Amino acid sequence: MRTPQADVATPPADPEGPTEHHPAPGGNSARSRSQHQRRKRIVQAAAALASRGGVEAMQMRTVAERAGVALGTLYRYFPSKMDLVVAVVGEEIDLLESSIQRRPPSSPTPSGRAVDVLMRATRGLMREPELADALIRSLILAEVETPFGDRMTGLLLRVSAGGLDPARASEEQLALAGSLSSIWVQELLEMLRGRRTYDQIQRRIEIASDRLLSDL
Amino acid sequence: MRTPQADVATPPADPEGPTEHHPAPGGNSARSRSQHQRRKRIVQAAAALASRGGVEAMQMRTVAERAGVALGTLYRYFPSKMDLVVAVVGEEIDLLESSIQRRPPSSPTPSGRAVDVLMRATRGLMREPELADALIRSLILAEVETPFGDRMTGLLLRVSAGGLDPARASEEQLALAGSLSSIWVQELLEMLRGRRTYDQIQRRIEIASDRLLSDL
DNA sequence: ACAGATATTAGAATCTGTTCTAGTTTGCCA
DNA sequence: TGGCAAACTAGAACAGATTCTAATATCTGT
Repeated sequence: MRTPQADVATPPADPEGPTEHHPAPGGNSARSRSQHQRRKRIVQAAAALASRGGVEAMQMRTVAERAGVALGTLYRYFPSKMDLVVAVVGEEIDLLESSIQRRPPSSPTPSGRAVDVLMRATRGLMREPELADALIRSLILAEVETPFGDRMTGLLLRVSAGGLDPARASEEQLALAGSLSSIWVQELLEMLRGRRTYDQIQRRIEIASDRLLSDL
Repeated sequence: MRTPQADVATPPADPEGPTEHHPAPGGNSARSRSQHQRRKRIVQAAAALASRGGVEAMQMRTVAERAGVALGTLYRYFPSKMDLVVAVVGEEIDLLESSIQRRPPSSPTPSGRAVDVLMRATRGLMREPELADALIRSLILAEVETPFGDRMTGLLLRVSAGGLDPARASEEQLALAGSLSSIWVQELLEMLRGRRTYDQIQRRIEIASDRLLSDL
């Protein structure tokens, strides 16, 4: 069985680094431009379907149809459904990051700023519960690394420790921010299962953040 | 599509509470006894298959065959593959709990005892990596509540806060033990992805446990 | 021991992710 | 411009989970 790889959504012969999520967005040849368009249409179609009926509604045949490509082409861009899901999530995280940039968390404490970020992300996901459900679950399931956890951990480090570059953080700092991110993901899952309200999540995240990040 | 429900593995007309995992193990009628046997055989067959090739190898047809029941019967006992996985996990947690009872963690600090428990569980899971992978992922994926998180949280509370009954714990205590459990699950996932060694997990769990449980 | 209810069975059928095939189109370039 | 390589397409084929069916087998109560 095919499992998600680092070459996600990288059409063959695309000279792209492993940390780049989109296939050469600033590509210059006609081919790479049209490829980028096609990829975008696919992801949009997938997101639109998922935001309705969740992963179930996001069927590969349907996505291909909506995006106006053949099934085989869809599979060329995204070797598995999971790869497609990962791409959709990537877009969501982009949104969160730019939102943070536009309006940085204002709390005076590190742990408060982390809570700000996580609850803002929570609200964002709550707006599209079906999508959120599909995405969170799929990501956790993913066989291999997804940029997800690390990106969130980095975001938390930056907002809570005064712009600290994750690459420069101590092992302990990474562990603490990563832990908070883990807790948030699990709380989100509980919410999707109907076992947490927004307020409960906030309370629990605050409790954990206080202990984990207060002296970051 | 059928999703896991509270009636998991409860053959019709079985007067069983929602917190009970096995169908009336001490049942008295010939029927409930034979049902129990059948269920047991199914779970054993499933576990055996999963401990080899993971979820992939645990195909419903194969499980049915090994357990000597028809596919339809398997589906009567476990309405979905996930339900079957949940049952297998239940057995694993039983093992952990009895192991804790036999040899309680001896560390002098609450956080140390919690680490003991989690690392013991980690070692147990590492012995059957394929099985562990299947189980952890599937549990996280489960649509609805599984006893998993709560059982682990309860276990942590009991060992770290001097036998504290989870039903009597404060909201904060529950949040803290639950958070540690969440972190552990995510670390386990990272290990399954090959991104953590046992030692790294131990270190990170210690760091988190210190902050979260030191004054439980 | 009989009747109705429930459980079981073998196997076909359905659904969706994934792979494969054969033929067509497109971009590049000598 | 001719032609190769890569991308694309329609659609068939395959795999494994889940559902459905019709026929039996097993219980249970009386």
